[in-house]
Amino acid sequence: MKKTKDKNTEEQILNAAKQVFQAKGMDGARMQEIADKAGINKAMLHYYFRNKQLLFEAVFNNAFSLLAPQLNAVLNDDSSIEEKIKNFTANYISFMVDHPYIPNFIIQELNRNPEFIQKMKDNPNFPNIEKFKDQMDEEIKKGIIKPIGAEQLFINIMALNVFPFIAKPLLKAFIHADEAHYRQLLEARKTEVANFIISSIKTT
Amino acid sequence: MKKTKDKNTEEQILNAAKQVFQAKGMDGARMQEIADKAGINKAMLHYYFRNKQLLFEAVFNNAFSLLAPQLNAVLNDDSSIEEKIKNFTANYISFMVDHPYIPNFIIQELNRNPEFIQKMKDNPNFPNIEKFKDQMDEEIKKGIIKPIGAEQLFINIMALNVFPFIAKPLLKAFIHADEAHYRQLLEARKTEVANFIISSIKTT
DNA sequence: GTCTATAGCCAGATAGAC
DNA sequence: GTCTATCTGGCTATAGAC
Repeated sequence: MKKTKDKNTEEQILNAAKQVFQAKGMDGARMQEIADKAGINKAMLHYYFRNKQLLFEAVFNNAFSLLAPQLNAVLNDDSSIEEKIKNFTANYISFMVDHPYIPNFIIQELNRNPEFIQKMKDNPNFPNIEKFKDQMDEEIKKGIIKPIGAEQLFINIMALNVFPFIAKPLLKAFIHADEAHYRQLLEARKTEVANFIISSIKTT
Repeated sequence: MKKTKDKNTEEQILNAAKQVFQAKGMDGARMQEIADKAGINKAMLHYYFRNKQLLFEAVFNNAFSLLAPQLNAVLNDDSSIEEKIKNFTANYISFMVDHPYIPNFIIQELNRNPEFIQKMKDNPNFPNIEKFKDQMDEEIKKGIIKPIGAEQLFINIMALNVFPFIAKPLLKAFIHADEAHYRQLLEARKTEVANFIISSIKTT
């Protein structure tokens, strides 16, 4: 008899907090703004999440839990390296259109709060690169792809897919692109990035 | 007779402010911490820079003025595209070792304060991509490199070089690398990244 | 130019009624 | 569970002596 609107309010808070924290960061976010967006008052935030830090951590874990499966898709399915790169590139860019702030948010807060690294590793969905490494070794041995370190390739894949979203304002300025033009470039990258990577690593 | 320790103090402040702002961001930075690092008191910060916002802008412009020439090196010298990629990759990674926070700082604050984009464009060193575009068109026409949009290639070059520094904590966690191992990977990238790009775009 | 002291504000957190 | 009112601390910024 006590949890009538309970779950609903909690979700409204988390949703509002997500927006504010991801736009302003931990330090720039204001509890008042979160409360306003959630349609409640500050006291309720503390009632549900005790303090700002814990609310922030809830948002962080939520965000990471959305991102992690995207990465596992590259690392742990059964298709070939080439297929993985194609699928990941297309899917990740679509994912980013829906959740544009997530990677920047995670990277940013990880740079500021090194203690979050452990929290992230404790997440049950934390990606594991081992299978990807083994698969690379195998395909290199078979002569399907050129010799390249699995770690370097993984970094390259992440960089080419994630960076254009994180550095969007900077890149837009450099190439004198307006919003529409930049969107067009990102859309093209759904296939261009995969081709770029595959051209580089595939044996002919 | 009045500017005895003047210049010196101003530089000490800027240097301290650089450290604190780049580590904590505009919102997380504390004037007290900057004063402590500079070996003076808070009142002096206001005496020299009037307020936090103006001090921050001074640091931002300083940072951008260091980064911009690195980019102009890719865009506006006279060597071939291949040479530019090689030189930029090697030089940029060396630059990053000396100034590890700069790109993240710029990208972060640009995401938060869209009005800084104009300030950045007003910087006399602001990179111009036009020459790079023309050169690409020419080399593609000559059959030296495969057809690829200049903008996409520029994004790729930036992504492969910058992202490993910005996302360092995240990538370190994913690939289970300690500090030494990660440094080794970055060192290897001074040549690996250039090879990766060139393999992808060069006609054989 | 440099300091100490303090004004003034604003944000996170809590008390307590309903 | 939800609200209003308030406490408390910390931060930017300024006043004013030296």
